[in-house]
Amino acid sequence: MAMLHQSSTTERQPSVLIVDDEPQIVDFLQMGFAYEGFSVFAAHTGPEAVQAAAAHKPDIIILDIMLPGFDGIEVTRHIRRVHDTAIIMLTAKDEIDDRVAGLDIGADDYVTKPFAFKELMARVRAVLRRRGNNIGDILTFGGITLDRGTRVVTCDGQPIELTPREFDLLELFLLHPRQVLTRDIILSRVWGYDYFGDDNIIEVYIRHLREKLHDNPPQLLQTVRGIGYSLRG
Amino acid sequence: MAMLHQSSTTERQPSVLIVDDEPQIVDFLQMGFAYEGFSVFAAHTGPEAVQAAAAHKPDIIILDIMLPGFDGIEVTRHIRRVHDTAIIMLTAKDEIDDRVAGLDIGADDYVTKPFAFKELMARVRAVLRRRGNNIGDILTFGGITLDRGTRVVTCDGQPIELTPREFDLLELFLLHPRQVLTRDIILSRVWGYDYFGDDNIIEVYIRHLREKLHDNPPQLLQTVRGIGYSLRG
DNA sequence: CCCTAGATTCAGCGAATTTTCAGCGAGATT
DNA sequence: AATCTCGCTGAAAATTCGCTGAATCTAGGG
Repeated sequence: MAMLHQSSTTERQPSVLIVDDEPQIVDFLQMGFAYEGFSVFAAHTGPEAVQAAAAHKPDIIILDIMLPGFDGIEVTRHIRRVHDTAIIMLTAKDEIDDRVAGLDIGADDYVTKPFAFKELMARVRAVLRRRGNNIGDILTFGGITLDRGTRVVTCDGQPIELTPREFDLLELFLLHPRQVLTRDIILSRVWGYDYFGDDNIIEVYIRHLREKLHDNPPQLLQTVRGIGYSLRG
Repeated sequence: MAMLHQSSTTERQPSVLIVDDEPQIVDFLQMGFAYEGFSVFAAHTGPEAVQAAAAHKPDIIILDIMLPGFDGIEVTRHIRRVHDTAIIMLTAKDEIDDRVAGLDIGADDYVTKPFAFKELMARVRAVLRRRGNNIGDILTFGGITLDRGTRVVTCDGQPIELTPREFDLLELFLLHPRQVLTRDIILSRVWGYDYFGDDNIIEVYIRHLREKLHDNPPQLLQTVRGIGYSLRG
């Protein structure tokens, strides 16, 4: 396996440093970012975070504002002294205080817990984009182009109108070109891990995509009988 | 298809040089200016400041009047000998003396510590405007013009009256033309991250903007169903 | 205290989108 | 060839979502 990645998708792998003292949160984020194609580093304490930031110079840092001993705001100051990394703070609703409110804590953005991973990801992209670093923002494969910022999709240069679900599904395939995505994976990534409806829904949406991408007979979106689907050139 | 960025928004990135011997202050300002789209340079001593000013020719300098050894007033004289950069002085309340009050020290304006970043930013814009350098102050996109200094908005040359909320919302879109802004992002940027009201408020304000911009049927402010809104040409 | 501009909430409507479902047909297995 | 599984299809049903037109609430000024 490990065939070379054609002219596909992301130019360079973006990196993220996750800092939180709750292992559950770290795991959760780690999986999400890994899935989005980021290389992931993690730290559990303030000092660890500062060290990891210096060592890896990640593109962005996700930082819990409440860390034991050496809190997120301190960490931000230390890190910023060395390197101007993008930082997104995680705050619980009831931890809100004036420092956070003023945005003068030095973060680029903040997200309040609890949050949906999608929302965090949207903010990550927004921040990276604002800093002129729109890594992973545009996905390409075959004649397809998908811009995650403007949500514009084109097929052979022609713009295509997609509904939200269709967009999410196509995005998933573009994130993993040539991979065979099982029905389970597709369901859990696009419809959510708690979806318990009919899995025929996948076939319906695959059809929609094939129609809109003029993929008839199926060539781009190939069905892998018994397993799932795969985006091929 | 990576169409070229129309006549959108900011022409050129404004730059600022921050001079203060307290790292905390420097960090704080650095964040704030970066957030406002400035490219930021920093210096901690008088000589460093003079050198940095010559090297980078920033649009404006934020200068602490109290620097060890070689104070802000000296720095101003040196810099002004070479280049007529805009300068805003930072002074502690109790450092105010007649020279400062009279502004015969060569600065364009001064701000007393402690200060709110917003206030400083307002003065920065005012100074740059007064000098005919309203960089980053005027946002433009497809017929719309928004002046952050005077808060005047025009549409196809006609002035438009906007309420504060409407202004903030339109400003957000002009800062991110063509990007799809999610409801979450809009809410947190315009209404604050701790807003927990009905998100139908967005629709209401979008309607107001569309009415005032004569955007009917919606063309400028396009709704992206299931996600949010986007300012397009 | 009243008045007004602005901010926010709310419920109903219509349209877009999502989901379901039943029948059909292509592949695989024997 | 018979059978069985699984994916495909068309369309109907269900649901969500944004738009609208007020009504309500709030703060500031007279």
